[in-house]
Amino acid sequence: MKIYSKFSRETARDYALRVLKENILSLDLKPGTAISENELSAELNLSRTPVREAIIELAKAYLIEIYPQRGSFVSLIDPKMVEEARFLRKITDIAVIKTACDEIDEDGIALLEDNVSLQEYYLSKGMTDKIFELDNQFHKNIYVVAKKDIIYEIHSTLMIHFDRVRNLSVATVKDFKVVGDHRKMLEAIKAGDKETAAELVDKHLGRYQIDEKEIRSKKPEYFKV
Amino acid sequence: MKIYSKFSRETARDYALRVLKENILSLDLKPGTAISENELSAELNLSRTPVREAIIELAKAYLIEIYPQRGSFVSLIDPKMVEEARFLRKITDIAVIKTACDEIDEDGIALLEDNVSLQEYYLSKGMTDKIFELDNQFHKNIYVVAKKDIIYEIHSTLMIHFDRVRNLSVATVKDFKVVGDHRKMLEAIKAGDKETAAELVDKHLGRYQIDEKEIRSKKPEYFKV
DNA sequence: CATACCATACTTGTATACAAGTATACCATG
DNA sequence: CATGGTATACTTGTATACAAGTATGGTATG
Repeated sequence: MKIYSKFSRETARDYALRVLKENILSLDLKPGTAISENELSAELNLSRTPVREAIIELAKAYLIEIYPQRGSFVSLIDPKMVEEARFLRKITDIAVIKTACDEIDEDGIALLEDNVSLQEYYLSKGMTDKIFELDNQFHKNIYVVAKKDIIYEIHSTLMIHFDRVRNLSVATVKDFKVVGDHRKMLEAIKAGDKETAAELVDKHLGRYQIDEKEIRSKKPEYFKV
Repeated sequence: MKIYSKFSRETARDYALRVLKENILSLDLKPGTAISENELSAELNLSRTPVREAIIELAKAYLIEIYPQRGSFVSLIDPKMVEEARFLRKITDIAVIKTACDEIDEDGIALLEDNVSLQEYYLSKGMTDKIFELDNQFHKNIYVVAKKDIIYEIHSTLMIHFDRVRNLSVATVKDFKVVGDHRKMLEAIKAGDKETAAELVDKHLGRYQIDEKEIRSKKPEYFKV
């Protein structure tokens, strides 16, 4: 488990939450790992209270399982959870990008254009590590343009189920294809072309195909069933 | 605020959460009302800890706003939140009922059939107060049939934004229309007719039209903007 | 009277103490 | 050796104490 340093203005609870989410997503906390409130609070130099509050929040999203008086554990990969997260992301992304086609204005175009241009720049310079965060930001910005940013936030924790399995996949997506997708999405939004935008999202998400059998054969101990 | 009694097996935190959610939904806790951790824990005969944990969870869903060192308050009705909840419910319900058309089996049919039959029975006897809970159960069961029950649960707290505004509407929906909708949905699912099922959901949700202006003119102090 | 100050009584955030249940290792007993 | 009981060291759940910031009302001062 990686210990990040606490931001000065960050509350203890938010700090504990951030550390846990990052570690679960990156699999530095492996599925099944025991998490002790006492141990973690010692590592983070906090008391049990904020650590416990963070753990409870992640348990609500099924990322941690709490067994009272026995212990808390990083949830094993549950194919049903992964499927529900994937399903939810797909239908929501599609509906939101269609809404963005209606709601887009000059400010929204500027927001998305700046992002995609940066992606294209970093891609041309081979700085592909920068693209990951811009990718996330681009998707979030579409929700912002569609005035559905609360939905993005509410879903974000749940999507960790999907994203940590993606992180286990060997087959990484080619960055240039992703950036190209984003450019096409932006153009479709600018043109108000809902159907094309929706198709692009569908194809885009299809790139993150996860080969469950392969991952499972490598790391069977990570899986619930 | 109404104080319910605690179930014996219920944890203190779940109890506090249940009481708060019920009261916010029913508007027995009016938008804007101050909620003191100390006061509430005294009323519920609990310590601050479980009450605080419940408040934090509702704050995550924007149903309570916490201002550190100042106080916590039941969130005012925020039209943006209501719209996001309505939007999310619509797109999810539609996608899920389509999936239910594919996933339905004998057990699923029995589950839904029992529910709708009961609704029809209570309607014929004029016991319309029984229908409310069956209505909720019917929708949940569609998610269960489609194997998307986690999504239902994750969304349920957010839907309080939508539902408490519905509870403010004078224009109550005619029960028989709702029950009729459910019967038609069930038949569409049994027939595997996705498009009809989706249209029915759309029309069904359309019955819960909320006249924001009217509610706002009656209770302007409940609204954020 | 108006204003600045300050004590006070709140608020939530964090830390710690205690309660109650569980798993385990060890030891006594058959 | 096998088995059952038990002390022990954990775990999370709940209660309480303390820290730090905020709003308010009263009071002294100009």
